[in-house]
Amino acid sequence: MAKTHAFPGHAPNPLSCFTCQSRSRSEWCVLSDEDLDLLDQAKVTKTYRPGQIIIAQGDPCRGIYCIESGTVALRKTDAEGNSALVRLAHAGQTFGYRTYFGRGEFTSSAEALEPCTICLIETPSLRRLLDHNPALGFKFLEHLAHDLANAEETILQNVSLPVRTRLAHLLLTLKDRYGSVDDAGTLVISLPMRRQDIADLLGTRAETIARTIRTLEQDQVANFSGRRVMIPDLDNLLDEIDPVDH
Amino acid sequence: MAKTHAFPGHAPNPLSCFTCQSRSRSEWCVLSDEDLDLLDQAKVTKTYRPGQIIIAQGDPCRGIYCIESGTVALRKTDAEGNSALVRLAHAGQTFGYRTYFGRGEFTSSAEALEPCTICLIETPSLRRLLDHNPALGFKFLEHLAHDLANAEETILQNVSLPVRTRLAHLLLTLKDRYGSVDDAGTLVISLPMRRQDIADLLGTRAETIARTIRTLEQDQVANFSGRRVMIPDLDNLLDEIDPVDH
DNA sequence: CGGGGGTTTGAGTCCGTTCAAAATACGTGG
DNA sequence: CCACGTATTTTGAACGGACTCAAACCCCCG
Repeated sequence: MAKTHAFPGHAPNPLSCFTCQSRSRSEWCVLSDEDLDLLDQAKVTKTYRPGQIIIAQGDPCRGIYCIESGTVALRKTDAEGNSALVRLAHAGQTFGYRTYFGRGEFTSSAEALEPCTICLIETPSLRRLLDHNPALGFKFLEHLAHDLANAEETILQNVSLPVRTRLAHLLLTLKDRYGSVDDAGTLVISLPMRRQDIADLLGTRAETIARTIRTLEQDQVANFSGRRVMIPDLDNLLDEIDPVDH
Repeated sequence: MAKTHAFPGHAPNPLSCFTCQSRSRSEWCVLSDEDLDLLDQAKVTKTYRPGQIIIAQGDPCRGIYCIESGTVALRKTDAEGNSALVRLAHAGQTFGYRTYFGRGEFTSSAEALEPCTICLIETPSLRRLLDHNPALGFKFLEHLAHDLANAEETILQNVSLPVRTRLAHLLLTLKDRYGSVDDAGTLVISLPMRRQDIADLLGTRAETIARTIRTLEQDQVANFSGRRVMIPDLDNLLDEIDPVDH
């Protein structure tokens, strides 16, 4: 059954959905043991290296993807090569449901930013699960509703906030997942992406990101070295978003 | 049962969902006669005048709204008063489902652009319908998926296309619903909104819209007089979107 | 006829872009 | 471990599209 030479490779020890750490945080948490068994049987697990394309814009929809581990960038590109990074998807999250429920082909591509292990639940099994379990559909409804809310928020912020504020916003959201505090009490964030990706995410250019980073450093808000960001005082960053009058 | 002095007013002759012209185009087309009866009983119909607020940002979710007739603008505003017109909703379409399925309060406001007749299907009835009829949930899934695709498209276009091209795009989408062809074969579009709304929709300012309109007139692409737009040759407008090399 | 919202116009400015080049990090093979 | 080629990041200088602020203009309605 396994295509041993397939690339990207099948995971050597495909994890069980039953023991999957991410399940409680995902849509699949509503499944019964019986349905979970079906999911476990049906899923196709693969691994991807950083930079690898998981799905390309224009690909037909094969099902829904579930991230076992790693970070995935969902990117939309137009004819002229302009691209916008639409969303980051992290371990425990799913992607591809937008296309699945929209009944079209992928309108954005998915790329592994870190080494990833990703399960694909193919259309036939998925349909059976959805028919079996109405709550699953509602989970996806909720998820799509939140995604749409975020997208609308992004639209508004892109036109109303300067790049510097948007960058501060991004750092703040990334800190939850990629941040830690060192001995000196300084917040350290390991960015999961390059400058160009940050630019795509904020709707601007890599050069502008570099410049904005410099002004942030000059103003003692944060220190960047490569993909590491050091933030000695979180309050300074918060002030970027909601300037306090002194 | 009817609050006779309520304002906005109840429609004098509430229309039946059975005879509703818009139903075939809406999510409700999947309902059985039995469920349709439930919908018909449960719905609360009101009329709104142009400019009237149907729901305000921050309002709690009461259910899902269905537009009998008229056009509704869904608008998102931030603390500083910047606003983005997120979507237009037309006769036969629903709105409020984003908030309903997202389980929060409204993150955008809904405003009648034209005289509107709108039905509200309140949460309890809605829940019963959704439980009864899985296909209805899938309809909303499809709808949300399309909305999200549009939102992502908007994000990309806002950063990659100039205002002029975005305006051309808008005219092209409005022509289907608000356009007609006069004796001389000229396409005439009656815009359902003011300049400020167009600006909000395109993520720019009213002044910029005025200036862009002027350049479009100078280049013989379209003629604006108030809310009427005359387009003698549609090809010119299409060239704006996809410039053809001559 | 006198508001008053909406629209248009003007002038000046700024934020972000573009293009180009230099500097730096990164991975790979010798 | 170093050298080399490539990709990424940073910096600079000039430009430009859209914004801001402010005033004039229109048109509709009372």
